[in-house]
Amino acid sequence: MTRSVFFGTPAIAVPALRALAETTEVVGVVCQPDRPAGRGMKLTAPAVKQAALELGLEVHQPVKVKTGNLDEWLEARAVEVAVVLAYGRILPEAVLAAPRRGCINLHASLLPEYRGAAPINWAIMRGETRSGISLMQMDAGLDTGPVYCARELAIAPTETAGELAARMADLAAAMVRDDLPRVLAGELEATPQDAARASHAPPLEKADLVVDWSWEATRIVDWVRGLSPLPCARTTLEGKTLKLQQARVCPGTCPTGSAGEVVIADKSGLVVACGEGFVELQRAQLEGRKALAAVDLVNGRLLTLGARLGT
RNA sequence: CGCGCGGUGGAGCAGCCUGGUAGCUCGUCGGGCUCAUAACCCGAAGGUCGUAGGUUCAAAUCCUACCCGCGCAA
Repeated sequence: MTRSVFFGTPAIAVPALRALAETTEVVGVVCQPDRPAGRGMKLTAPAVKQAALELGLEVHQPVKVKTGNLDEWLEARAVEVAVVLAYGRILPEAVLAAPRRGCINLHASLLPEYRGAAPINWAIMRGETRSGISLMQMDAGLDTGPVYCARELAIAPTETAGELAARMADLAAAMVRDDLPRVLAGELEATPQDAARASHAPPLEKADLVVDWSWEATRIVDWVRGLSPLPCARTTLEGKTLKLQQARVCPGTCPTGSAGEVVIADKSGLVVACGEGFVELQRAQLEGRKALAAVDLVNGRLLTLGARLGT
């Protein structure tokens, strides 16, 4: 069996790890160190670590890839190939070259589009109707290596990033089972990316999460979908953060209002005026409170007619 | 002990600062109006106000401790 190592950190990488463990001999799993997380800052192990331990695999969590002697760690294990999915760090060339077949990456976009850290979120936020997973040979650039193959997924009009990520995770696992062996057997050739068509999906920053009510309604809804359930789109209400968890473009006609103004707040729903069109808020969470459905936000008068969001 | 907010009938909230008859919007149940209704009108049931102490003639309200939930931060 091929001796492999898996690089990955969050939950989306877990099915691929399991698939790799079925089809190759995984001699090590590399993921980010346990990090303080949650209220109380308790040290929490990443999803891949937990899965690896369940599989009885050795886990390695270098604090820094550059100084962690990762290349030596790989060479000591006589690794044939390293499979990388959402590891979270750029690998230096010494590491890329350490496995005999190099490092092969599963990236959650149809390269060369959406290179970078958050391809799933950005694809939905920008209203894409299709995406997929690309299987590629890693090089020193950021998701720039030649692509062996890619598989597409249609993005449903109401699909959230979390839902798409779950499907991506399964698709990545299928590609580890079906496509990776063909790569290792030399049956698939890598095609260089067309750099002219490249686009980027940079890490999400705090400012990226905030919707601008002067946008048109569909864009705001795409933002909410693309950031759901985490890290979640947000706006402000009287200086407090309001997380927007679920929303849709409002069907039917609505009273006019300035961008960000609540124009309907009753049993029929909660509607906010946008630069163009109207967004029906279905679920939101005010700072310090639980996530509430629109009807509860109205009943408790957390959101009232005429309230201004985003100011 | 990272910072902050909150736990009030089935749901979401107000009341707390300035102690003294439990409020609002819904839901539920019964009745009415209507061709009809998720609409409207009338009525009813339902709460040891997170837990345990303390202060007081009197505590949802003030004090102390604890439990649980949430936001920020990572």
